[in-house]
Amino acid sequence: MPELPEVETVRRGLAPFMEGRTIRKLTLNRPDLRFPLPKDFSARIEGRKVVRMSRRAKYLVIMLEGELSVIAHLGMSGSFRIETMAEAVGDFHHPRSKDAAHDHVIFQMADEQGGEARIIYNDPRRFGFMDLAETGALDLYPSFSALGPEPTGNSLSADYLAERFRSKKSPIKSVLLDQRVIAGLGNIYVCEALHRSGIGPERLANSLVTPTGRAARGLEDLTGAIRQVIAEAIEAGGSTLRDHIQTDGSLGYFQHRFRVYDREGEACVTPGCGGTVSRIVQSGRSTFHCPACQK
DNA sequence: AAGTGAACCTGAAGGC
DNA sequence: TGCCTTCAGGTTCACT
Repeated sequence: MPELPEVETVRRGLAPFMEGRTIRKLTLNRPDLRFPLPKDFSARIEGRKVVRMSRRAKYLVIMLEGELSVIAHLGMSGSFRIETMAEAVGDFHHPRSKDAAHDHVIFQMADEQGGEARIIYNDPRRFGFMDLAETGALDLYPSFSALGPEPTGNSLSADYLAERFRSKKSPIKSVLLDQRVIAGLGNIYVCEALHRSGIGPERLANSLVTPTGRAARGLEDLTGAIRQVIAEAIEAGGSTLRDHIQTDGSLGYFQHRFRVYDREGEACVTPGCGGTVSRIVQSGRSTFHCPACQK
């Protein structure tokens, strides 16, 4: 499920239950997710205190004492939930799978007063993974080393995108999904950002760059739309798809603000547009857009 | 070199 | 009801 806003929401939800607390016990209910879990995973992290919860693109980073970090990716269907001794207190992004059969990894946390909480990783499809890396060398971690800038940071600019788009003659939709260009966007937020900036998903990326390599008209709008949609989604607690009611009533309501994603056949919400949202397939994935106002 | 498609895996939803 | 097909928020690897 998770694109950047969802992972950031998970990070914020877990932080109060992990930061400053000690991993008392790590339970592995199977030896692998998408990849084998780290060798001696439990032995290497049990007894260590969590220094800080961080995030890079769609990866969660749990920084531990002793310069060791757990890197976690939620794949398509991964989620964390928190249980205290008393009751479940939160369900962080997780639309499906209440099914304990897919509880694969359990962190048992202890605070200084002896309070306990269980942080449970559930992932039916097992496209997620966990790994260990030295905290000081995270930038060299294979999945991190080639990542582009975060859409929330200062390094994302129209000029930067112009430089990256210049040589790309593939559809803008595919280029925005490339984590080496921008890190953290996924299918939903790419569709939404393109709609907000009035750019058709099939337009070639290099058409947004002038012959001299400058940002063409529209690229500035796209840059702003990316920043805006990501910021709004984080503020809304991400998006929760195909879910019933949020039991805790608090997390993930950005799906109500989708303008095109999963709205095939519905009227375009752009003022005065009058178009109809359409679904096409690009590189094997659904793209939702309005052919009337996205050019 | 770059771009597309298949593969990884399970479950939900829709068609007949 | 049951069976079959399609689809799902991601990433990587193997092909043109």
